Amino acid sequence: MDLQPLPAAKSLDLDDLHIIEPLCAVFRRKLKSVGQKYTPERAQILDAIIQMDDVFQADQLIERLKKSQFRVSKATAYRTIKLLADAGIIQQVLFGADQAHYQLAYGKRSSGLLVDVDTKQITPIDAPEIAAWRDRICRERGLKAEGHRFVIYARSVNVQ
Amino acid sequence: MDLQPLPAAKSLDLDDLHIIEPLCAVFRRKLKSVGQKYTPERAQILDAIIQMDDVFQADQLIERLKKSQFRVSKATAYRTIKLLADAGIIQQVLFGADQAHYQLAYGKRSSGLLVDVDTKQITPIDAPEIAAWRDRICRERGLKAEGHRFVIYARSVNVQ
DNA sequence: GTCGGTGCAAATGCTTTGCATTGAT
DNA sequence: ATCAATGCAAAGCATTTGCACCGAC
Repeated sequence: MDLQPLPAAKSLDLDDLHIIEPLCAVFRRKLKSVGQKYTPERAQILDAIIQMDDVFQADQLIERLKKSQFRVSKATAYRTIKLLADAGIIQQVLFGADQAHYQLAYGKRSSGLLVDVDTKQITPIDAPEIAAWRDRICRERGLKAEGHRFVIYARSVNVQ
Repeated sequence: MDLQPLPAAKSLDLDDLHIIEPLCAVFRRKLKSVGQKYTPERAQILDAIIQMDDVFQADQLIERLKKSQFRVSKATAYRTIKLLADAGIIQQVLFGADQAHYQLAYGKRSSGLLVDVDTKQITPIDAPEIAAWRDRICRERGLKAEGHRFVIYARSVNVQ
């Protein structure tokens, strides 16, 4: 898989109305629909992700899991991250970074991220007009938008 | 370096007016300003990049260089890619891909990329309003925009 | 008892780096 | 002579995978 297939958008069609449904239930349902199991390890990993501050990296997640009494191997963490991405529950964000960054995506409408290049702090931004504009661009070209990524790099005006 | 510092924006302040200047001259000047040399290898690599179709990956570039009679080692290719990025002549784009993708950036005002998830074809899109949004969002938070990345993932409507 | 899941360790593959050599000023 | 650049091979490092074992239905 070279470019990210963005399965998030694929499922949002159906799932937009289910935002009240807890993520673990969503995950369980998605797994069952492809004959896979909702194991304690997978539940644990999803829990840890939910408890983390928005954007996270695989090693941060693994570190957090290590601290919990319920141990999960690195391999399972990576495998589950991929499952969650396929299910549209998380999605990969950011680039120009050496590691992949992920973010909860299911039921969210975040339009993009604001990265402070000095502090490395990452803030989600919400701008619905971006999605509308995205859809128009695609329509003009006979395409259907599956999703988008928008990242702004910025720094404080008073610094420098 | 974890997150991309986007040196492009840093230099665009000064260089917006020099779009007529050939890229090799820009590169030479940037190198000289930090006591580095514009070597035949570096010239060759920049040439190859200019001849490539917009977005490229390191291994595509290396492949192209291999075919030319003037051989350049992989190490030098990677080192020069980094120099060019630092100089703001190219910038890293895309994510969710296993390899880094780069694009000529100097003097360009391309607002984003449109990725066809089926064909993997990548089309630059140009929309000044994105930069306007970016600047507004930053201003509202007391930040100064250094740059942005915008990627739309889409597929043909007639395909499924 | 069949299938998928897990953990470990080994492998993979892009990218970086150490080092000896070479070239320019 | 000095100082940076190059090429090669080796190292790094995030991520993936092969394989043996385990547990659920």
